Amino acid sequence: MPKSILNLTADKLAPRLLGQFLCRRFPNGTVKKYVITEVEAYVGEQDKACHAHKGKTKRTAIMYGPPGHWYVYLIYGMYSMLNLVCAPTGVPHAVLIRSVKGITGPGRLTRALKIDTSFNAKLASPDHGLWVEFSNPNIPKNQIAITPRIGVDYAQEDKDAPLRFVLNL
DNA sequence: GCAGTGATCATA
DNA sequence: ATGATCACTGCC
Repeated sequence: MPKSILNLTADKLAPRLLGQFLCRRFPNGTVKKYVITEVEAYVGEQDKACHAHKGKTKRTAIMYGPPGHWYVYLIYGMYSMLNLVCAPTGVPHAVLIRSVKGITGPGRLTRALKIDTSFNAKLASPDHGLWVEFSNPNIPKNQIAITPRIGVDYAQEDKDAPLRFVLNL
């Protein structure tokens, strides 16, 4: 993954991930590639919906590190959420990968791809069995729907920020 | 509509 | 140590 792309802020990176491939090498060795179809941007300490809103903690430290690493956390005791850390080191942005073609929902996605919190803080690379390939051209704007993020009603003035991006296939 | 499930963080 | 909260899903 090119560093110039990973250094983008999450709101800029998120739409560029649409149409690209989320790639997984499963424990049995088979590799599958999935078209990314739904993402959300979480844009740092000023964003009340972002976990980094309350500053650096043990959990959010990964978002402050260098871009290109996975941020994976457990929610509701059962679902792992898969995020790609981006923006320059020290700027805690991340993009939540919510859906790929054929698998809708962030919890279903990680369940289907056998992704759990052991991926947290790992580099997105084939060496770790989970990576992104930028092999498609950028998706034209008229194929991208932009909406508020899902499940962030608690985020006050940021709850309706247009930071969810969906690819219309 | 709402229960299930457990890490995380603030409060103490 | 305790308790509220939670970037969700599946079943009622």
